[in-house]
Amino acid sequence: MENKTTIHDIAKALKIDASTVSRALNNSPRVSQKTKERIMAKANELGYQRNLLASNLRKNVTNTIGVIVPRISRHFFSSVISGIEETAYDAGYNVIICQSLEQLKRERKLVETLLANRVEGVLLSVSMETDEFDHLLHMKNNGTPFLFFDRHCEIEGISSVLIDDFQGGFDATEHLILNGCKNIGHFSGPQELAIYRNRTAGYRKALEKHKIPYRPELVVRSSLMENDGAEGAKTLLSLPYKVDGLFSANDIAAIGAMKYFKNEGVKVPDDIAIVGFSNEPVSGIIDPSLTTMDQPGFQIGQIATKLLLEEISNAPNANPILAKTKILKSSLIERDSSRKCN
Amino acid sequence: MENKTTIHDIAKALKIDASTVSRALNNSPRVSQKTKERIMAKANELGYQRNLLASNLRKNVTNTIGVIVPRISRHFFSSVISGIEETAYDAGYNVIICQSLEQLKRERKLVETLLANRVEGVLLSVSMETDEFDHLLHMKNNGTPFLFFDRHCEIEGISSVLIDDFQGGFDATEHLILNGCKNIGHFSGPQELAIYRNRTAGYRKALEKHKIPYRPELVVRSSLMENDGAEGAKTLLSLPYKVDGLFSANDIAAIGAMKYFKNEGVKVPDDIAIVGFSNEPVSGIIDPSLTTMDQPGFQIGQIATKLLLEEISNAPNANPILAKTKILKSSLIERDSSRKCN
DNA sequence: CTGTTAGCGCATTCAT
DNA sequence: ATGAATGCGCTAACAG
Repeated sequence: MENKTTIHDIAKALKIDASTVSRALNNSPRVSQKTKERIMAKANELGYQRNLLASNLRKNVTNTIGVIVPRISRHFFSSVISGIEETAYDAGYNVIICQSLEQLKRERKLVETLLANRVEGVLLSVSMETDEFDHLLHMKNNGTPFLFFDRHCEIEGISSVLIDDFQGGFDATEHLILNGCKNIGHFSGPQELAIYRNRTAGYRKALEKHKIPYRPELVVRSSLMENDGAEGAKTLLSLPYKVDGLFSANDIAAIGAMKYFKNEGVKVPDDIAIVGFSNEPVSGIIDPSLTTMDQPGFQIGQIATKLLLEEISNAPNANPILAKTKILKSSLIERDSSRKCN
Repeated sequence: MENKTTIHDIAKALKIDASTVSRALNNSPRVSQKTKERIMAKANELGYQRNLLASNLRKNVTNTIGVIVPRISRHFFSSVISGIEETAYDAGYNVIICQSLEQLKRERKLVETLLANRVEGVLLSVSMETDEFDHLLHMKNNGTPFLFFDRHCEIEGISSVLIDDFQGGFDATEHLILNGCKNIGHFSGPQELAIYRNRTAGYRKALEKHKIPYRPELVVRSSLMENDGAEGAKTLLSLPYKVDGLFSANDIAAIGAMKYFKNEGVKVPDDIAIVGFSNEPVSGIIDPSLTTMDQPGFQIGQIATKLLLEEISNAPNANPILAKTKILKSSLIERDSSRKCN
């Protein structure tokens, strides 16, 4: 807050009025070219820099959107943020990024902070703790456009940008089936999260489509950490019949399982083929025998931002945009085309 | 920008003056408990929310710091950002995060934007393109406190928070030597970047200390992508003598090399032990036979923010803080204590 | 304890 | 084409 030169300073130096300076600086056509140049020159000389706070206060805009994610350092979210940042930047918007650290309390406070900062819209992915929605309803009543990405809540009139977890689960499982797998295990996560329920539903749907009976003992629930994966692999190996495929709801657990299998002399993918949802950039380099479902974070960020900016510019309208849920397809990434079960 | 209720609205509703409302809202002791309560109640009822723009303009503060990183989605940077965010948040500061995408032009514009937004300080890691420093000098002359982290420039009076790459390279190499390695290869990156020069210097220093002659053919320069690692591994295997250790300036190349070795039947770490600098969370789960140098991103963010906030609060002082370069030690992470060369 | 007055820096309306 | 006046929403100095 050192830059002291204001339009008044440069006005005084030029013995003209501040309003003329303001106009010149905004490139108004109602200032002669000559004075414009004098003003610009002086502004440069004095190192003038517009005070956006004052300008925004006056104009009642901020050109800023807020983003709340659970954790910036999770690769999926930082990819989304990249997409948001880029799209917003191109549209002349600033972005304030915050992390809830998966805490409802923090999420609440962040919403307040963003509103107090008069952001023109908010993009958010709710924390795992979020089971009350007062703060979100507040935003809605408040008239601040916002939308969810990845993790959402059912709030009427609020759009979401999501990954099609059901389809992803279906694709992953069908991929295994089409490669000859008969007994396909599945690692799932906390059932409170829709993403895991949906992935599991996709798994079941694919089995159903191909007339493979669903067996509960093939589904292992955990927190999907690496050791959970190893544990799950052990469970699958202990079954009285041979498991030849595995669909893991994330890649970390898949990797844990893969290591366990290899250690036990079970060949991947020849003895057992694995597909995992990709959360980190890990799977891309870890092993060509691991197939992953790519989650297009960057794209989600772009789309979410576009939608939000659209809502922002339409906000004054009497009739709001219909809430739409944009669903993105995750894509299967195979690194080794020779994958084969049996 | 819908929230219309101002302190005047609630003042009018209560038939008192706006200044009293303001005081109450700021919990000033000079307002009776009774009116305070009436005011708070009314504020709640009307859904009042302080307009921080106006407040900040008036108070001439923003409680905001800016951060510029090359890419948010690089894990190292998102870790740093986490550290920054948390520390800033605790101190009541907002953070505006921007990415230069490694472009000088963008970096310049971002600096302008941040200054226009009257951030009280800036943390930045320069882009790979940055070979002119006008925008940084501008900040300095402008009196906006800022400091570098990870990638820095030599600007008088500007502090940096860095990783001790020299020491890291030294530690990594010495680790290999102490485990019995005699012929240690080294993957290095672009020599324009100090981090790689320093890691290489550490490598040479360790050799020197242990009286192992430096052999240029053991040093392979590349962009350190995974296939560069494989290529480098091939080069090392083609040497007329047996290479039994490898220090890679990043982990991706180390992984590429590891895969290549394993494919060729060369055992890691028994035939050849590998240490790599860790950029991504990859190495933690990829293979216990890969030792990595952990780069403490989160910690860097914390420290950099603390320093910056310190400079901000001291800024009005006549005598500025002496620029200090805080250097963090990276730490060697071994996952398999049975590591052994020969 | 509360009201009055003034102004942060800027953009805009209304004059001229 | 330019100047004068007004106020965005808030806080602070100064009364009383």
